[in-house]
Amino acid sequence: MSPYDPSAYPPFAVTVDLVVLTVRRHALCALVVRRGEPPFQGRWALPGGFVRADEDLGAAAARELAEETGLCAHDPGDPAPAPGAGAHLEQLATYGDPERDPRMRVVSVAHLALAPDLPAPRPGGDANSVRWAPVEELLSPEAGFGGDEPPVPLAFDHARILADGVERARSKIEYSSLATAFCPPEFTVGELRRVYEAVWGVALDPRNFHRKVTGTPGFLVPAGGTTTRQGGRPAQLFRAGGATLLNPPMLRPEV
Amino acid sequence: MSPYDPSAYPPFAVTVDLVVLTVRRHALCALVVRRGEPPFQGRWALPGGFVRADEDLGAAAARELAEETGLCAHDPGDPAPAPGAGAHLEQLATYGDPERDPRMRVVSVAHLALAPDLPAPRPGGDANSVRWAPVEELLSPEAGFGGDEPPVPLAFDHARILADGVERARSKIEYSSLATAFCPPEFTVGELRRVYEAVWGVALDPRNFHRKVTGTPGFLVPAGGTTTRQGGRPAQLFRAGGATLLNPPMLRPEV
DNA sequence: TCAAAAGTGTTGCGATTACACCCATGC
DNA sequence: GCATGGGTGTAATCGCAACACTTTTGA
Repeated sequence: MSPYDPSAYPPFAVTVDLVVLTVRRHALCALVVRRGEPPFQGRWALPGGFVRADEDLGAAAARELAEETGLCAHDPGDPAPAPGAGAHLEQLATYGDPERDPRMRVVSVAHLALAPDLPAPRPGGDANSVRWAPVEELLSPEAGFGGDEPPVPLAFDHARILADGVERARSKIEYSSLATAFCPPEFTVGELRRVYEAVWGVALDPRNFHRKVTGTPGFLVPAGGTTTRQGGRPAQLFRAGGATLLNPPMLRPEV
Repeated sequence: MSPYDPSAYPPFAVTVDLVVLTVRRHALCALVVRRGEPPFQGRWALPGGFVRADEDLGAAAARELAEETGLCAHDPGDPAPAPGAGAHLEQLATYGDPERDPRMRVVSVAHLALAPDLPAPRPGGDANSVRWAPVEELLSPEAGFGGDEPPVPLAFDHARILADGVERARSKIEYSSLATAFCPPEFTVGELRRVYEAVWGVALDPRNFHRKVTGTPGFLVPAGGTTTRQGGRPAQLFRAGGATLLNPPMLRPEV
């Protein structure tokens, strides 16, 4: 095969799709957008778009994330993260079934983003076409899709991609400090615990959880103040420490 | 953007590259091929090739693996694995830096394959252009590259891909039964231990290792016989059990 | 007989669990 | 006062590291 002959290899379209997760009202939620055109017109789908001609895959994902949420992606390998509200962003997996898009051959490089609960709606998107939906409803449509939404599955193979992203997040918070990516810059131990409980769908012992996270060097650093925004006794505020790997890991209770 | 207009999105070439690992002579080794044409002519590279127009990504990786090694890939999700010598095959990550191939825009979906030590050289490849090389030499060229090889780095970004694949293998044998993919169909506990020692580059206590693996339900099932091929007292032969996840995991000693 | 590899028993230690219990605030 | 969530103390238990020790072969 001549390496310079474009006809010697088949051309592909390459896209990035985003699994953007957050924790809202004690539930793990994903960002979905309503499709305005065929195929799957009117159905919900993961945000995404084409990779540009001279754009790296991670840069394309960060650009799509900023367009949809206004978040600045924080690449874990980047020594100087962008200013402003940050989100964790990492490559998830690549999906290239020849039949996955009926229009043409599309290979999609899915990325996983973890974001804190955003108080304001996303800028640059109108409320009818983008929303946070609990992943449980997105992955089990028969469970109901909120009040006013019909229980239809996600477009394309996005249910599979979302399931893979959720599974990645569930396992990764076990052995890394990634759960702090779901929290605001300053947070309490209780708020961090509620993140674990929402992502795993289990209840954790608050006392043992507190000892575990405060006793792991580099996981949390005191921010200095306290807050009563959760009610009860004032809780210390913490910031995420420098450690990325948790050793020993946080143990996920048996099913 | 009109979804049907080919000029609306840039065309990419999509390839699969393979990180094929095995354990030979107590060292973790990777399969590399010598490039016969520019760019990087004469340099070693990971095996790989273009994805065909109607081929799934995993199928392309399995095809390339069979072409290079004669191994039948065993997709972990496949309920009826192909007959013959099997190898574990899974997607690793996707590399799409615009500058990674000087000829054109190439997105490469790297896959990781784990194979037992193959007694015969690979069929369909001549010995001068394909070889097993210790990953330590491939990733640290100054350490020497065997007797007759100059210490040159791998072509393209393949050193990075190889490092990612090695890291995936090292962490995955911690919490899964994947180490058995490096062993022949029937193997002893000592042989399995030497796999862990080679992949991690550490020494493990034979007594505690034995208790650990034989005490984990579903990890190993007795094959019935014994062997003295490692010398010393005859050792029981085992086959890989059905379990894929190890809980609690095998603990990797501190560096 | 000796070296080498396979196994078993035992002890101490560190981490996790499942609690009892106290603390500080808003209402 | 009382409910609510925050935080500390403690004892039972589990799993692992670090050995001593026995078994079974080949040379």
